[in-house]
Amino acid sequence: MDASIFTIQPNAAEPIYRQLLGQLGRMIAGGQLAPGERLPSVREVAGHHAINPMTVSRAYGLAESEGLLERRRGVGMVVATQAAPAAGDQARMALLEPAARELVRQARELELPIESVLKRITSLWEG
Amino acid sequence: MDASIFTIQPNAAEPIYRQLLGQLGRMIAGGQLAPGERLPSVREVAGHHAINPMTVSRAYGLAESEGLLERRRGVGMVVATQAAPAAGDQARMALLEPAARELVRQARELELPIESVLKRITSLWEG
Amino acid sequence: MDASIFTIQPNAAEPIYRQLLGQLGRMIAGGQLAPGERLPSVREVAGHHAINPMTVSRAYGLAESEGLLERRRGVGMVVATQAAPAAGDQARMALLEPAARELVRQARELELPIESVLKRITSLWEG
Amino acid sequence: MDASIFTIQPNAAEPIYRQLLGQLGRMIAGGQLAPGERLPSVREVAGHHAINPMTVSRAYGLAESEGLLERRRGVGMVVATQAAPAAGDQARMALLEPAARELVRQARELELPIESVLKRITSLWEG
DNA sequence: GTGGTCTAGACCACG
DNA sequence: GTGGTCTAGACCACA
Repeated sequence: MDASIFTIQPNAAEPIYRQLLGQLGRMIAGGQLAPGERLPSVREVAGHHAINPMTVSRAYGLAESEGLLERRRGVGMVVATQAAPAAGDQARMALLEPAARELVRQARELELPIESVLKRITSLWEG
Repeated sequence: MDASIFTIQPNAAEPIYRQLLGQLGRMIAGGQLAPGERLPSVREVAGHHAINPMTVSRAYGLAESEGLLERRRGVGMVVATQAAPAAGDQARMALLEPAARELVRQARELELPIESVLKRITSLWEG
Repeated sequence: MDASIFTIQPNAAEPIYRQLLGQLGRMIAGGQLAPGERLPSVREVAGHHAINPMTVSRAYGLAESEGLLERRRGVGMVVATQAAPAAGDQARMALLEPAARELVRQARELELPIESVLKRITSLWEG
Repeated sequence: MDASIFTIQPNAAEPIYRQLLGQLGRMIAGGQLAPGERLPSVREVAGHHAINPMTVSRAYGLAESEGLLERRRGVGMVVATQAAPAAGDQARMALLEPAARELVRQARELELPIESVLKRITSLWEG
């Protein structure tokens, strides 16, 4: 399994296990991780990103209790079969809402024109 | 002085003093707070938002050490006279960069079409 | 960890957290604290000097925001790996500049002969 | 009277009235201000340095209560006639002691060679 | 175990 | 009136 599916920023304000959890949720909702698909093991992820295995384990555990992942004996963690498989646009959009609202709030405080903001977003998207 | 220039979300993950600090930085860069302008006193802000004065003081103190604010003895805090006075669009855009990158990353993980994202942003902007 | 690396003067005009911050900066620049080296924990320092943990935490936090220290999650604070590792004589001398200027200014106001001043400094150094 | 006998640093950590008080004490001990000599008025000093008259008044008042100055009706403040007139080297050296000790302590923390320190002091003296 | 945040309240220093 | 400092103590988050 590829442990590099995750992007970790060790010094970010958001705790590592939350970064993992958030990415898991979005990648499952977006369909990049399909139901039944195996996840990289705790050790792989921890080793690859040089973080504490307990941190990865915690993220997986929380994902399990949220119904995102399932524990398969002798196999490891897999994407839950009943996990919303590539939820509709509307549902996925809802997951983006917090980030979108925060962006707009900050842009307002900076008194930036909406056009510049949209342009920058598009540029980042394509980059 | 209007203590309501700040917006506080007590339950957000971001600590209160950081919310204040971030808003200060953006409002100064955006020109909503002009160099030399007086800020609401620590006690006013604390009273208005029902938070501890020390929390506000902490934000003001950090803003001072970042060069955003200046302490005028016996007067209070004012926007630093050498603070980026309505910095150029480019500089202000830079302050939005982290939020923009985060949004794009999440949108990618959700495999959302860029059009939907831009539409939602525009809608939030106008709302 | 040795919590006694710091010297605290509770009755000095300089606030405790500033004393700690200043000493940290000089000991790192002087090489007494090497990059990567672990610092005594907040609780150790607080207990050893009978001061409030928050006071120590404040010093550590400021040192972090100045780039002197780094926070290692679950480990504690360590000297920043990119912190001036035994900066050159010149750079270290610069940190002494304020104290040196203040001394000279006072000596001038006292109209003391330079020789006496140098002699006293040497004597204190050796003492 | 020349209001520029004082050197004021409005943003220094040391409060303004203390800066004034310290300079007064040293200049009297050093003989730059002779017993009976008139001091610049509160208004002159305040105006010249753009500080609050109350601050100057406070320094003068404290100096008076320390026996450094005397209030002459209709004249203003003058250096006390019984103020140690150009105290002996030893007494004046004592007034320099705090600054000297602080310098040495910082130099030690910086692990600077004594020679460099003495050289810098001499250089500042002559500069 | 580590540091971080916040509170309530006291007291000080400055103007 | 202004901000600054410190305390005692609680609670949280992370590893």
